[in-house]
Amino acid sequence: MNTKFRILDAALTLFSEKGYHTVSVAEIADAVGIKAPSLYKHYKSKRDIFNGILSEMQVRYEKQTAALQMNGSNPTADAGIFSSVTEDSLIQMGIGLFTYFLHDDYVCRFRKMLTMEQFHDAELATLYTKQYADDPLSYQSQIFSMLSACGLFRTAYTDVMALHFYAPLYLLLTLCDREPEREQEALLLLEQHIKQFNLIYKKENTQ
Amino acid sequence: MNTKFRILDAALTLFSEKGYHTVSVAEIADAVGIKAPSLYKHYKSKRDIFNGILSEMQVRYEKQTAALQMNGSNPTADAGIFSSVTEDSLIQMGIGLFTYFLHDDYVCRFRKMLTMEQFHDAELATLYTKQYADDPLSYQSQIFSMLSACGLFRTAYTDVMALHFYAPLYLLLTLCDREPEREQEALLLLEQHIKQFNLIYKKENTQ
DNA sequence: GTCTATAAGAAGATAGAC
DNA sequence: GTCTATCTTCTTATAGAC
Repeated sequence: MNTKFRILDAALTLFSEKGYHTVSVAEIADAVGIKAPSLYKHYKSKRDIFNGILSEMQVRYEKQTAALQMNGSNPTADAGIFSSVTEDSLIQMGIGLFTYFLHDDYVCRFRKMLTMEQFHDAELATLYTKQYADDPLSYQSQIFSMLSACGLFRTAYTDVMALHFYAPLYLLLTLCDREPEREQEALLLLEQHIKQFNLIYKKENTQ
Repeated sequence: MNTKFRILDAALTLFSEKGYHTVSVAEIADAVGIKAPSLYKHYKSKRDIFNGILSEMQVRYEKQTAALQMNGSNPTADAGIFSSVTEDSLIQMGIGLFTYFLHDDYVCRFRKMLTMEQFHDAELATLYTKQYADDPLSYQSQIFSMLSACGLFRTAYTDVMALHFYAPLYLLLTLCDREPEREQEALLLLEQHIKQFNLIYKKENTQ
């Protein structure tokens, strides 16, 4: 039964490197260490493997966002977390989100695959937007709402604040997906960005 | 001889909709109104058609950026253009850049194609980064340098300013590539973003 | 420059032995 | 569950007539 997952994993690696259509079932089988026809005992078609990857990601994604949303719907806990927002903690949040997206094995491979397949059907398009635009933006927007409510940040349109905070992170993330050797440069710019962001929006500057 | 360009154009349309590997030469030929073998009188291979698209784009891109850089290296002209920077003109610049990227036929199809092919080789990766990250960022950075020098904007790290200005535009652009029906929503958010950007960085606020 | 005919190979998938 | 052998279809590309 472990083979079923090993197929999924090998397929995701190959799809993320070369794209779905460029990868043959023989290649996937080879990576797993079996012959192509054996795959069909685990998945009924190549597309079925792809769908398996989507399902697996959905499970992981829901687990992960559920953990984050729990914070969002638990203001008492948030108070403890965010009452001591410093420039450093904002930078840590940004860098943390960035490095998680960039280096988490499954997340990273999945994003590259989805990047290549996003125009192939409407479902994949909305999935991409949800995971890399709508959800992060509404998550950040929630956080800035709380920080504004606590009086820590200037009150502003939190949607625009979220866009200001997250969009540079997104741009640099997609840049590093293409050119991993530029990660240090990206991290430096990201840090400068968040410092500037903090300078702009934070009420009391104690630096 | 017109057929050679019609092949390029049809191929770009198909590649931008379905990706290079999903499109067959028969499909391209069909779109042009000829049979597949006739293509080989104009291009020696399928890959050669793809390379033709790249060359064509390079010509267009260099023409376009040369026109922009001319401003950059002509401070006298710039003074005339930028001495009267208002919130509206900044919004116009942002919206203008956005709608050009989003609606110019060749630019739009090329970007979608490149999005799907960016991981297939290192050259395409750097080309993507150049066109949609490095070049726009350095262009914006130049503009903000001048605006700071003119005393119109607060002096700041212009690289970070460029990132603040452009990254939201980029995120919303890629979003609209996937979900064109959200263009109005994106334009609204883009306008709010630039208003906020202006509020933050402009020295004298006369509103 | 366009066509028909066809080569030559790769792809996804099935049958059936072990 | 894995294998070999095979089927079918699609793909890029060429040959050669018009």
